[in-house]
Amino acid sequence: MLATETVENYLKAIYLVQREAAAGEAPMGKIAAALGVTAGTATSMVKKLVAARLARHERFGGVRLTAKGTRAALDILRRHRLVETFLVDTLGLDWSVVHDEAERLEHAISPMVLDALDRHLGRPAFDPHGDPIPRADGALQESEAMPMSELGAGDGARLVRVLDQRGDSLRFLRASGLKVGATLRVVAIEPGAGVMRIRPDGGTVVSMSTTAASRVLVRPLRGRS
Amino acid sequence: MLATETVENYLKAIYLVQREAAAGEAPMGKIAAALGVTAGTATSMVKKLVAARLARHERFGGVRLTAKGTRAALDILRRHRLVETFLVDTLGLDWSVVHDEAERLEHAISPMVLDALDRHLGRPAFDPHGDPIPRADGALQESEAMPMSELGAGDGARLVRVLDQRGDSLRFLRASGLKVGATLRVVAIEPGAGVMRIRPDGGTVVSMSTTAASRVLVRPLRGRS
DNA sequence: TACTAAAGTTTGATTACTCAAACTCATGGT
DNA sequence: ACCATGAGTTTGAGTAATCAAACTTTAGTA
Ligand SMILES: [Mn+2]
Ligand SMILES: [Mn+2]
Ligand SMILES: [Mn+2]
Ligand SMILES: [Mn+2]
Repeated sequence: MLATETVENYLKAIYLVQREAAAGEAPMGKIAAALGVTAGTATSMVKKLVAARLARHERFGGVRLTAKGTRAALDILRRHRLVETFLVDTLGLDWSVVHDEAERLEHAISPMVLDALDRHLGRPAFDPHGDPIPRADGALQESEAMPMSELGAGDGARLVRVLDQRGDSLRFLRASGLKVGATLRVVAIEPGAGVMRIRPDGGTVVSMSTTAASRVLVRPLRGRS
Repeated sequence: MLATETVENYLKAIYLVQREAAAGEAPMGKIAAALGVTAGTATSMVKKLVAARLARHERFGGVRLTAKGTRAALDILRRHRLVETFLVDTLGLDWSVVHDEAERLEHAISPMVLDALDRHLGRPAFDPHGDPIPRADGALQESEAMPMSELGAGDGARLVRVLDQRGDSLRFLRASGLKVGATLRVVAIEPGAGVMRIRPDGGTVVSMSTTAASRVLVRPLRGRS
């Protein structure tokens, strides 16, 4: 742990914002919002990251992690996702609560504990939300998937990942039978209302906004209905 | 977590020093030493604990936890010892390394995770070192035991607890076959050299200083050799 | 092109924790 | 009774992280 807990949180936040952003650069405001701090605070912390060669940044521009910063971010992400997997698989907690728990635990896991955890869990490749777990060497393979919102009426698909970490979203999905690995079918789409109707295999039809559906990633099934 | 991580560390340290001390009061210097800070730092932190009604203290006197402070300390101790138990029983780490790991993890464990951990471990009463684990309601029952240094030559006993958390002490004990639950016999005592010779059941004789032996707690066996 | 709104930065202050060093108190040995 | 020594306290300063509010820049819009 060369970095302080705060620095670790900044690195992870910048990494994730950067992945999302078009230009591959993280806007300062997004970083601040992700961390729940003011823009001024984020600006001064980023200066420290730049001084530590973890990020690059020029005045009024975006923030970009260096190779060193990216490596550190992936290491934190690995700890976060392995902890989430442990909390669900070993301790039996619900997938809607583990994100916040992991947000604190990720900073207290030493390399030794991390490796023991990884072995205990059988070296998993994905966390409970379908997020890929970076390997110890920093390798990260994103799974091939498309937003559920891009499916057409009648299409079948397998749910492979949920990007939204908000507890109520995850509780809604679980209650609907929409968990990672489940297969489902699009019953109908109402573009005017911005709503799609989904039927999970062996469940009842549920309505979701296309916005919410765009944060659920699926892999289409070859079989047509 | 009403308290900060630092405050949690102070509460636990004061609790343990207080248990050790004769007068039931923790001297400021011992607290500082236990936490690795200067006496001045400890003095000012104790002022904060007093302001928060977690401890009582008068100038140049000892420190004593209030009921509220004791309750908080026991809660932290519970987290610490359950985490140690998890690291040994579930992850298979050696008992000589888990103390330091738990020192950090104890602050990141929420009540929900703690309870899930407790259930997963089968609600253990003792940690890997034989230290009693406080119950969720704060109840703590010390086990009946005496220092191994008080045994006489020829006495048999069962090892029930190791007070010393130092890594090399624990590694020595494990390498000698002296683990919690093991039975042993005192082969000889050399008061002049301050050394006792111990034979663990099914092991070979080892020599230990009486000082080291006084930190190993045992329960005598009724059978004589 | 000129102006304004949004985004980002700077400044000055605050809280939490820490140390070094100067200082004060308690006490036990002569 | 004295007072040296060790234990404890206070003071002044520094680091890390944060906010509010004043300020600057950028990038549209008009
Ligand atoms: Mn975090
Ligand atoms: Mn996740
Ligand atoms: Mn601790
Ligand atoms: Mn222990």
